[in-house]
Amino acid sequence: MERVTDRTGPARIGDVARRAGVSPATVSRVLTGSARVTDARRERVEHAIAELGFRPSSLARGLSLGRTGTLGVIAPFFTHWGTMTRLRGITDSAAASDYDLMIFNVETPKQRADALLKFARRDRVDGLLVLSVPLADDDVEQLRQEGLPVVVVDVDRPELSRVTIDDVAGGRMATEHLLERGHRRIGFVGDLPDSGLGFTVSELRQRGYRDALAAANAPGDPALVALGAYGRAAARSLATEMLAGPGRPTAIFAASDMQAIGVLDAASEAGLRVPGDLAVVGFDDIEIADVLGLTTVRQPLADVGAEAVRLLVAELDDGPRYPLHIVKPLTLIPRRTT
Amino acid sequence: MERVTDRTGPARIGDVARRAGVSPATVSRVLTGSARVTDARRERVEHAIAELGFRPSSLARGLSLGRTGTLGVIAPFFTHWGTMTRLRGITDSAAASDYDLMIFNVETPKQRADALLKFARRDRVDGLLVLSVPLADDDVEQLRQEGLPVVVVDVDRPELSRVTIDDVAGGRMATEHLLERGHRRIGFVGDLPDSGLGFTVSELRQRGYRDALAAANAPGDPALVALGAYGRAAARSLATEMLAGPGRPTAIFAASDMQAIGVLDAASEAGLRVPGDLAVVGFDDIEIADVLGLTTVRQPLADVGAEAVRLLVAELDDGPRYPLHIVKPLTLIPRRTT
DNA sequence: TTGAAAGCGGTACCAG
DNA sequence: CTGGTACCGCTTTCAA
Repeated sequence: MERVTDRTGPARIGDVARRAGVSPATVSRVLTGSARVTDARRERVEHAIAELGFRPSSLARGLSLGRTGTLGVIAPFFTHWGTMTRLRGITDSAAASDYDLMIFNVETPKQRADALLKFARRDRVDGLLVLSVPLADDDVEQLRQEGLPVVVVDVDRPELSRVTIDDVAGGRMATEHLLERGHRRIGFVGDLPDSGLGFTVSELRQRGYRDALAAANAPGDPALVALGAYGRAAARSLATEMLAGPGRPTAIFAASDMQAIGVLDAASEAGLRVPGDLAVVGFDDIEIADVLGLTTVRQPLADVGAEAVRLLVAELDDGPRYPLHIVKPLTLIPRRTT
Repeated sequence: MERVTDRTGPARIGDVARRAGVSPATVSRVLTGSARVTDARRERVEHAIAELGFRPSSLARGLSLGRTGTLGVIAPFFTHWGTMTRLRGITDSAAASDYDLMIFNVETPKQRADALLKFARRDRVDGLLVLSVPLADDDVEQLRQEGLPVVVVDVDRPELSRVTIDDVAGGRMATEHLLERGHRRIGFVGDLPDSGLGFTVSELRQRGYRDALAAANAPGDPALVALGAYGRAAARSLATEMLAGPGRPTAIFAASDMQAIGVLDAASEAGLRVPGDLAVVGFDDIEIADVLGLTTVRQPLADVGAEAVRLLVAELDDGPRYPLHIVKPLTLIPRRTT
């Protein structure tokens, strides 16, 4: 009497329906909870589902529903330490939300173009998270046309929902901390505005630095501002030069912890004691900062990522809303370098 | 005369077909290159595709083809620093291969179960990469039943294709380096074999450590082996204890750089100079290792990730093959801590 | 070589 | 409340 449909492969909705003695439509209703089903039938269906180990094909469901159940993340996640930490917040938050995560690493202009072209599409993802990747007007327009909900992090695009920190305020905090310590000649080491993908946080932090100096009537010597490529090595040589020049600073604020480490390298190389001869403040509070005792401005990276996902999911679930802007707080962490 | 099909949304294959004056089937053939199409028609189709900015829906294509065009990665990417670097190799390699990447972060047993249950399925991904997540017999069996090609990294499963390093040899290298430096009482700080998810590399590295000691007729004092949770803090307290005991070691080999940093913490706390009073060797060569001048065993992390993708894609494209095992070479990087 | 049509595995509308 | 059925968008026989 055993009639087995010995099709290999996973069970489909029809198999469940047959097993439960109902129509596929009813199984679907049980699956989606979209309509009422008598308890008896529902139970039979659930039983059949369990017996068969049935899980609906996300592909088929996606095609039918016109959604993928996937969130896309575009991020330069290896060059910037912080992105990795934000990613933790993102994965945790996404896991709690039933969306899968598709990740696109962007480190070159080509990858960036690729990502926007073939990844930022409605048939691939339901929504997009963009971390630390500058968006041109064209890009934003394309996203709008695609009708793809987007939340950006670390990107200055007021027309999009975003979660940020106040980089200007952070730069101010760092600089004020140094001013309070009695420093007047304070240097800044940061990124060139135009470095390839054109990250902008360094500029904002620099603005905070300038603001704080101006507010304290401290001299804003151009020789004390050095910009170069992102990274430890570049910061090291910039700082070396700055420290060798006449009227060298007694303190340096670096646009990121990695750059602050480069500054520390330079100080150690120049035989300067820290913080005695040179005080140093970084930004981000990466893991190494604690190891090295680096004073820095901590930003809640994981939290920012998690918040971005919540924003995106809310928009996906509840429909579009005005661009929201959430600003997460910063904390100055004083350590041994000041 | 303008007749616009003003459907909103992206163009579908039918739109292209109409525009080019051919059937959808022909467009599909041009798309897939599956069959011959006259040059004239092909050109018209390609033109139409370009004009409409058409890109086939991956969902529909996937459903029809029975494949998703996606590779899944299951990894504990935040607890294990190295995973992040491997991920870079993975994303780069995947980008070159036309597969998308879906990433699942696994840090708790629950996440692990989730990942295997709802992620390791043919209708979600075409192939699976598993990094540093131990697989039980049941898991492997389930994957086999699911017919899902799998490549593992940092996981000891001879029945699956994998890319690894020789952890035992690495442990031996580190220990021999210390022996060559004249050390005899060499401690080991590593992970408990049974720590939740049960990573095993620490055990292997420990085995190399024991082998090297034995080969050199050095004493294998059980008091010099301390196992605990993974991470800096745990390593710190283990090392503190070990250094406080009688007959303390003159050198310690830690199963990972993060743990080595914990050992350095302990040394500094105990007022021991490094390498004078205590030499330290780590494993992995993470970024901080260079900053701190930590001697360590470097493994080609990004390379391992890239290789794993290549293996998986080859299996996907060319059909199943015997479980392949690729071993990547290690290098000892001597720095200031020895 | 080409077009028509039957799936792929679900969902949701329409009758009943 | 339930079943039948027309899609979702693409690929791939099957005939012509």
